[in-house]
Amino acid sequence: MSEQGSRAVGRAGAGRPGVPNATVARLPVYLRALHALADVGRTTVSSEALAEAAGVGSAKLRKDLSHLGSYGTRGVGYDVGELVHHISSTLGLGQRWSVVLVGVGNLGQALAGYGGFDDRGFRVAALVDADPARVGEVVAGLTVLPLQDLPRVVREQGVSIGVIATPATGAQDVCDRLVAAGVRSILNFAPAVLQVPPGVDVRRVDLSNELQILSFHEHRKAALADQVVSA
Amino acid sequence: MSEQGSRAVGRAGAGRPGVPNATVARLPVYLRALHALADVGRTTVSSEALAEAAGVGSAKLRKDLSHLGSYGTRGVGYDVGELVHHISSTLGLGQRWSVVLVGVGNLGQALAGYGGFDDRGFRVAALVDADPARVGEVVAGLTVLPLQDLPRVVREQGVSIGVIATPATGAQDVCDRLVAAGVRSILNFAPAVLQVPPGVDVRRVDLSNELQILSFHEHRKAALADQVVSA
DNA sequence: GTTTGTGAAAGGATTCACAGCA
DNA sequence: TGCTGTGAATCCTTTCACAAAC
Repeated sequence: MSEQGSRAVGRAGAGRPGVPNATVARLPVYLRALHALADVGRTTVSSEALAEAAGVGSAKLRKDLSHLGSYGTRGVGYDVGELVHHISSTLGLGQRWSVVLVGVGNLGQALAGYGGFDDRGFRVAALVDADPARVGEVVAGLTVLPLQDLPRVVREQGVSIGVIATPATGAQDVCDRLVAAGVRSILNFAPAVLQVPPGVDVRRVDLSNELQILSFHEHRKAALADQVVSA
Repeated sequence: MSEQGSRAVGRAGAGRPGVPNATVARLPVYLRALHALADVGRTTVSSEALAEAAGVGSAKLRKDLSHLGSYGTRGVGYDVGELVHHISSTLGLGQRWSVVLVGVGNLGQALAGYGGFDDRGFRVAALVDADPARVGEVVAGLTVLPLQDLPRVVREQGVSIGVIATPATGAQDVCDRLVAAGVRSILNFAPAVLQVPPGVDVRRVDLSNELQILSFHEHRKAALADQVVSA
């Protein structure tokens, strides 16, 4: 999410009226479900069926899609191919974005080798690491570059997204360098809160956070079960 | 988030009045910031300073903490140690939870080797993989077990959280087996939507989703920049 | 008959702004 | 004076329920 909670307005000119953040966060899920349907040969789908596949309610799905425009047919459903196209274009997946991955430790290597990037429109343009000992190593077909090369790499490769997979120490430094090099979208796997200037988006993925949230719910379920027993 | 959007009520008996989901999701962030402060020797902190470190507004932080009770001192701030204790106990981190990790591919191995588990109260009790060729391998000090051993492992080790790091294909099968074995909290790294019975919590972490959300914002920023240029 | 698209209602979350306490 | 805790206001999201369209 952006720093401002406002909806993504994009007004004026020939702009879309603006898609709520909560909706944007679900569009990738719909997109994946649609691709799965297309692979199986389905050409149309109802809001009910698509919602089921995406794990949401059908009313929510329809409201979400209504923000992109009116692309369904009453009494029939949505055309799978058409929806894929409209969601992709809303998400800006018409172009291939270049990504630079910083940190080639355990996690960084796993990410570099993961299919998730090429999946849809993302290209790992370069690997970077602060550790001189790692520079020159070849990981997933790319030679690891030193941190100093960031500005050049970003410029020459047209990088617009930075992925941070370093330890918490040093994540802020890496972030500052990315921002200085002109990157305005950052995906942070390091367990640290990054401070960034306005206009830069950061999304954080944190294993430990997720586990702790599950812990809360598990804890609560255990407490409820105890109540039942003692009742 | 749970399947129902309601707040985590936990009423009756000696229960906390209930902490909103949005708050629960931020508590781990506060906790980390507090640990960092403690490591540096700070013993008290104001809502302003803690909020800054956690990357949120101070009013939001205070409202969040107010749901756990009244543990601050007006004119002074919060006692770091006391807050750590109360947040930890709210999150159910008083006990060590046992985790089973399914899938020891690229990502699974990175997760197994990651410090994020031992970090605070989590223990990887076992590694499991569906591929017979991997069974017996030793990863991060643990021998990889076959999928069939899940029920036994869950029972004997008291596992309450399952982490799925398999490819999308097979994720649902693994999920079903985890649920059948009695696991009610699942962290899913596979790019798939899991269907689970009520009472089971699933949290999903998806690289590709996150990138697509960033893509949306980047796309929007580019469109805005174009407008400025043509104005 | 079926299914979308959407106003209106309900429910959460965030922000404001200030009373109350140290 | 400084800072927390919290009602009230605002904003965002979800859900409901049904008219319109096929």
